[in-house]
Amino acid sequence: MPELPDLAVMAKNIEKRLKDHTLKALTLHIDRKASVDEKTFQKTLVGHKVKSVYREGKELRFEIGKEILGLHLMLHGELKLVKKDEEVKFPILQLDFGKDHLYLTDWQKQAASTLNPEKTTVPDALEIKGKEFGELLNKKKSDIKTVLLDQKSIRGIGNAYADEILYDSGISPHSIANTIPADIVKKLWLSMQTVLKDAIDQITKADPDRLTGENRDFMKVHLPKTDRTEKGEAIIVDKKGSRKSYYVESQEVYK
DNA sequence: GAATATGTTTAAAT
DNA sequence: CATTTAAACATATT
Repeated sequence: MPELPDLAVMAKNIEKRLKDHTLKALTLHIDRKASVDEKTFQKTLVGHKVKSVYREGKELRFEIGKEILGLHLMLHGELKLVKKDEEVKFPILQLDFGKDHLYLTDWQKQAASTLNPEKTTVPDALEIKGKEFGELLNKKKSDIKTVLLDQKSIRGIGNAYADEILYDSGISPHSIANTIPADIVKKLWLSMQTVLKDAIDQITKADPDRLTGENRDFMKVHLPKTDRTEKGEAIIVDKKGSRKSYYVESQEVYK
């Protein structure tokens, strides 16, 4: 499941490949998670040019003509840019640009397509100001990790990066949001910016043309297959429901 | 082959 | 209303 940095790189690369290309045809293979039916998608989008592709929260957005197409990859969604007539598994939505076809695929059929997604006031993780972030945390008395993951509070952070950000800032995932001292909140905000931006840089470097999937090679603590960090700290794993947290003992718990 | 893990959103429950 | 829990998804991996 790609997260914010993966999506940011993907958006840039897809834009590079498809900007100013005209959408020739559109097929909605599975409409269960689509906001409108195939005909409506076709009527509003086909025949128009891709103006831009960008990331919004955990969504990818395609600006096509005067309309916006939002794609949410959910857990296992993938984008595949293939040659015409090339087969892909589990297609959800197919966008034809002449000889190139862009597919949204998902074996779990959860990836969602939205036409002209509603504007939201929820700040994006890379856009929120330090002050605003502090005010948000002051209002929350749940685990800091829950707040970071709550898309209604702040958009774009998933399970893996939440662990990485907390590790970087030295805060335990079990800390209660509104008990974290102001200077530590500041540090957390800084970690959030640097961890996400560094990840974007590293993915860009490692996979300059990446259009799909994810890259977690550089993660420091969210490591299901390892029990120690590079520094030799023991990685603690615990579960909340089916969601696992990875952290080390030195991460401070504020309660 | 049969359990199991997987992570996000949404709906339901507390 | 805020917060927590569970269901859904269907495959790859163990």
